[in-house]
Amino acid sequence: MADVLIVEDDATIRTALVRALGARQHSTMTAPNAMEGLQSLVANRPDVVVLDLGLPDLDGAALLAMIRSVSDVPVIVVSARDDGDGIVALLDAGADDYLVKPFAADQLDARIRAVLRRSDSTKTVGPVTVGGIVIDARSRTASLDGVPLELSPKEFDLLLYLAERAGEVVGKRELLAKVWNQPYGGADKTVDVHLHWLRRKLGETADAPRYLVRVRGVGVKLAPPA
Amino acid sequence: MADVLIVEDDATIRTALVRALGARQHSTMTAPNAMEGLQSLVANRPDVVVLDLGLPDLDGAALLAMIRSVSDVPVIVVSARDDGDGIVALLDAGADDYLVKPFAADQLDARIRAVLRRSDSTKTVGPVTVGGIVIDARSRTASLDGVPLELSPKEFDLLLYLAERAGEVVGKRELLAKVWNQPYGGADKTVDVHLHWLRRKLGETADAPRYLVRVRGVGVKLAPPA
DNA sequence: CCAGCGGGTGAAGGCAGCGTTAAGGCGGAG
DNA sequence: CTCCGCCTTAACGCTGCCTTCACCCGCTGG
Repeated sequence: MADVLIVEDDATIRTALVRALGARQHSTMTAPNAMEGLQSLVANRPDVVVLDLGLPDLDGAALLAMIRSVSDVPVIVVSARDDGDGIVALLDAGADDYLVKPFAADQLDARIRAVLRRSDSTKTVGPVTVGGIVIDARSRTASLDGVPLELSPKEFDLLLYLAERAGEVVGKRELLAKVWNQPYGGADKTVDVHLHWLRRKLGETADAPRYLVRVRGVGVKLAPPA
Repeated sequence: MADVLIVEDDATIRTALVRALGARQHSTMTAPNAMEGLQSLVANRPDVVVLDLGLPDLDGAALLAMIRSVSDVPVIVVSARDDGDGIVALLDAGADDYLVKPFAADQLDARIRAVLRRSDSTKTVGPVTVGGIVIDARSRTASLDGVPLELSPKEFDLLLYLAERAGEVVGKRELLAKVWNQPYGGADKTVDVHLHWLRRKLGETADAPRYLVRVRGVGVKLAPPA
């Protein structure tokens, strides 16, 4: 459903949330404090942030300000007590919603869906273009020089992910994490195979690449032919 | 900006809202209870309804259901306390957004604008057309190449929902949530079966689709034949 | 020149997702 | 009460995708 970053210092609550949200089709990543939360935010680009106010290293409002300075990601604030003015201040500071502990997991899920619905409308940009490749995420169609490409689900996801970062070298680990949703170990051989199939359908080979260029020891990049 | 109907029993809050929204370029009309609210709704056809839950004559959820039975107008629910499950139930029952008192007027204004933005884009007045398919939501009739289609209620809803998003891939989970009104788990097999029936009535098969195209691992999309 | 590693290519097996059919329950109409 | 249409659920088979394995080449560092 969505990639959720949970910033929460209490390990018990953290794992509970991970499980509850996982059961509701969300992928989760966690951080126990503000600094790691920020790092994870820029590294993993989640769809929503669930932010606990009672962090050990930094005031929640301060972190929210820092988040807002680098990203438009929706933030749902979780606070231990129903502190009226504080919450108003946070909403004004850019929080999208809030919850007071204790709360039911369904509750959190509903608000995640709500903020996603809100941000969805602005998210859908037009089709992505890289050279002669045109990719439309909404209809899940792609074409090369006007000719439709017949791609399997993973092939499409892979191509889209690379196209959104055209010209940028992307590591296979990153692809495993983002396209395959396997944050940790995994046979990156799978990535190689899919890249091979993509190349084939793009009408090119590894030795004579046009779009999919190998960068040895680092990863691959999708770039328009020179 | 917009015509806002405020259903709220507390006269103080009512006038405060009228002034605050008026200052933000909205026209307002008010009702102190559920019955007058409904009457005003049908008589004045506002763009948005702001609905207080603590009404004297009727449960807020009941009024929401009645509103939904006569209109698709966006409803923003206002509740006095953060009643977790109640809010989830209301969102599921068709509320578009909610606020917990006390809230800043700017807050309400922002949500009104957000809700309007959302409903603007999806507002469908006339009949929907996709290729040779014509669907009229008001009379709940549909035809294919001029020939009337005999659809069951769910089949019609399904076709309409897909047609409103023609060309866009729609997930089965989303269909369950939107057409079947089952936000969470549920046997998505039901969707498959209904899709099968739809295909049959559209005169096509899954192997040789014309309109209803399967997108493996993602969902289906309704698109005009190539 | 050799050993190791990163990567390309091909093939095979398991398995998830989907189509299809049929049976049963439920509610509404007569 | 009975019938009928609709929806749901379960079962089964199949197709195509993903993964894994095996083997190859070419680069790279010693």
